[in-house]
Amino acid sequence: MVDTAPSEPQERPRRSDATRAAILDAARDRFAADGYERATIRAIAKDADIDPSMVMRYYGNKAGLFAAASEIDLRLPDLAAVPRDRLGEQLIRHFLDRWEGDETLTGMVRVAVTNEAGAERLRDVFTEQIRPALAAICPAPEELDSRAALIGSQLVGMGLLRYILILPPAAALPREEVVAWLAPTLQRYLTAEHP
Amino acid sequence: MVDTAPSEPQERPRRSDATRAAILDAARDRFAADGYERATIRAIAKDADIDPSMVMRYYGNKAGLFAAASEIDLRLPDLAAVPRDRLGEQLIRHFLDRWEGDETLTGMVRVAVTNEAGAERLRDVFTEQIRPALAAICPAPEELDSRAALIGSQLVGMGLLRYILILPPAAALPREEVVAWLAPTLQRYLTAEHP
DNA sequence: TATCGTTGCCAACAAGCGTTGACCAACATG
DNA sequence: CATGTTGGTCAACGCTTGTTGGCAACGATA
Repeated sequence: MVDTAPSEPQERPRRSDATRAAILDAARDRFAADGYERATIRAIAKDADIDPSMVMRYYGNKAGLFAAASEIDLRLPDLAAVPRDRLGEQLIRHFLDRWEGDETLTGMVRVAVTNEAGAERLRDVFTEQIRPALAAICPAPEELDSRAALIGSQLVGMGLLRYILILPPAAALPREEVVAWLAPTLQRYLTAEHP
Repeated sequence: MVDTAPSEPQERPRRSDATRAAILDAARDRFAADGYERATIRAIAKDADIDPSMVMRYYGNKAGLFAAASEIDLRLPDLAAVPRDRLGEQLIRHFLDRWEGDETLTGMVRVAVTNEAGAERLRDVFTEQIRPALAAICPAPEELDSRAALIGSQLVGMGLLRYILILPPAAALPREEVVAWLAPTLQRYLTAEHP
């Protein structure tokens, strides 16, 4: 126990914060690069330049470490502020940035595919971030789930082929070409009438 | 060595063919369900009701077993025989059948995401099956790769969300709704002019 | 019947895994 | 200064992994 007040979890800076952060950083990298099984605690500890037992002390076990390391923020913009006819374009541009910016997204998918906790986390991201963001502009509320799923399918599909499987024809596609092709698709999934 | 003629690899039926097949069946199931790492040779051998050492004898090592167990046939129809304005619909229907029919596709993706040999195999499937099938009907040959990648991205994206991650809004989408939404997308990727 | 490749099981190996507990140094508090 | 808490290292545990080699039973051939 560290808390001084029981009701307020007042977090005072600990001397070990740097170590904790180093572990978390290394864990994120390893999980993203190798997936859950092959990202071993020993490898993570080595990257962080500490002893494997520290990982256990601070995060309990491997599952706890993953839970702590897999907090994701898609940083979705406020779509209500985007011109209605450019929503698709904005969406695909934002996600290309997120896929390419760091290994957060690739890592999340890599883990989610073979690990139930990872899949759960990805489902959380959907309901807590994607759904609300789209709710602001979705025409009919009862269609929100369907439309969000459709949009997600196209976005994650291109990400998978381009950045994880690195399928040459997908990876070689120029960014602007991806935007030109996918933007109308997303725009339709988001704003078109139910077919 | 089993071959009798050096030039012709004349395969005579072996007494162990049943065992070999049982191993391969079990391996396919395990790889599909658990991914490469968690599909252990011991578990596969137990499913096949034989000793783990038999797997090694007949397939060399785990990588060899995977190579033998991961031969995939998408059974793509002859698209040239399909009415041009129904290509998208036919495509999505065929792939929904393949995703749902057995665990071949889900397994392939599950392994490919965290295993390089699996990714390689999936890339092979693309160049050897998807590309040629689309070549028969693609308007401009120089655009074949791009269009095939786009189609692949939408198909694999929906499959991932619906059958692997089992994201509720995607999994709950009625089949005909998926067809109605995705068919126009695929039709456009396949036949529309370059945007 | 004697021979020899094939088929299968068994026990074991070395390596790697997640995890634990003992132990020491540094620090903050009385 | 004495004391308890925290940060960190080390060695080891029990277990699972892929993989290996020995050995017994079978089946075809001679």
